[in-house]
Amino acid sequence: MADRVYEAIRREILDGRLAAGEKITEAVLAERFDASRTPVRSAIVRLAGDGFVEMTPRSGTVVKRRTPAEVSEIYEVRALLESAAAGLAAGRCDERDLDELKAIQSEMEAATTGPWQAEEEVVERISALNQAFHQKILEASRNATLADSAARLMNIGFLINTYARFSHPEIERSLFEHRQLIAALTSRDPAWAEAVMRAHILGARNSLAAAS
Amino acid sequence: MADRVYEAIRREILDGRLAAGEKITEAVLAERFDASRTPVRSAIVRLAGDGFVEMTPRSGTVVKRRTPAEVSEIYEVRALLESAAAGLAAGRCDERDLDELKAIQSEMEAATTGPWQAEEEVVERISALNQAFHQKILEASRNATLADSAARLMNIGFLINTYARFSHPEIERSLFEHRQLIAALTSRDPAWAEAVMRAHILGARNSLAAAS
DNA sequence: AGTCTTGTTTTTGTATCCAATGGGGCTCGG
DNA sequence: CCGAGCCCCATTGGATACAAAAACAAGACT
Repeated sequence: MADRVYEAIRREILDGRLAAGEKITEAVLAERFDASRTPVRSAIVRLAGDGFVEMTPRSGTVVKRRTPAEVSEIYEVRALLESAAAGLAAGRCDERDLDELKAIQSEMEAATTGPWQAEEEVVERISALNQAFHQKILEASRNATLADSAARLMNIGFLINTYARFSHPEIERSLFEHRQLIAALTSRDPAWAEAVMRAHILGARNSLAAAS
Repeated sequence: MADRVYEAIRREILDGRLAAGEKITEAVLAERFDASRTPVRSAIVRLAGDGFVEMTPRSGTVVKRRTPAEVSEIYEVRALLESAAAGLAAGRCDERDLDELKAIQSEMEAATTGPWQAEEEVVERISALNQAFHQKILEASRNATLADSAARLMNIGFLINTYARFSHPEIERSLFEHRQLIAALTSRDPAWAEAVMRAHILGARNSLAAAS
């Protein structure tokens, strides 16, 4: 059950319960998850490979810090990869893909127009749906290598201030661009899909840069 | 010394001493490298993260097989990432970068024109220099995220038949394209550099596809 | 008073041990 | 002769024990 520990730590990092720069001690996590240090170590090695934490030999592990410049870089590479994926998806997606995208989109719209009860919960839901939307397009590109490369960056990206990113205007913009993306995919227009995706991600980068 | 084991296994895979599809048993590797199973396990987890091996829970680990389609995918994504890197590098590289690239190029030319003694050794040397060349351009892009994403794919790519790829005509073509790349970078022409790099990598993909 | 040094303590990294599961081989039946 | 089912063993995954190294703290010296 090293997988369980891996997922748990990952979630703690993504949720911000383990803050960037925070020191990670194996024994602490082992006790928290009621396991021995062995699976915790394994999980940490995997997380280091995924770029979530940084292991320095004999010294310890910390949750990786990212400078604003690095965050920009991540979004730029994402723009490159995901726009290519969107272009491919426009030529390769089938009706089922489009239906699923539309379903996700509907859920996102419902989540925003619904009663704004617990702000944080809504934001978390939006974030999850947003991730699913992008993942779906990567999948529709029918290029697993491309999808993996992009997904890796997406995951890292999502740990960067999940909350600050989704202010109300941001959500509106995101919904709008997602609609355009669906339109581009529906009309099988690779160039359009590519351009919209690039604009979408670089726009997100920009508002993130403005916030930091 | 898990790092040592990691590097050792990695080298065995890259050199083909551990063939694709081959089963990996921790105890065997532990004995071979004169270590316990613990660091071997750690190394295997890292290798799985890098996409070199595939761990199936409770069952075992095998060196990952790649279909020709996957290989093509890898080269296509490499083309995408590395051409972008070359474009950035054209705008950002300094004299030192160019000098180092030229030095690598000289060594490659020397290695090919020199006495063709042990064919295999020469090919191995060319391969290492080629990798260094591409790595250098990634570095010159001044985008660590882009460089990492591309380097990951490059490493996987190099495990795919290091030998078959470098027949004589291939080497000649590679040298020629590298010269063009240096020319494009020297004249600070991003569009040219990008195009040459894309052509270079897609060309390699093509001859690899033809060989398989 | 500040800094270097030294001793202690926490924590990492490795080795060994144990349980549980999957695969291979053997046997039995058709 | 071939296939299905069962049993044993090899191998993985986890826990614990131990050694070594680094961080921290306290004290002495300049």
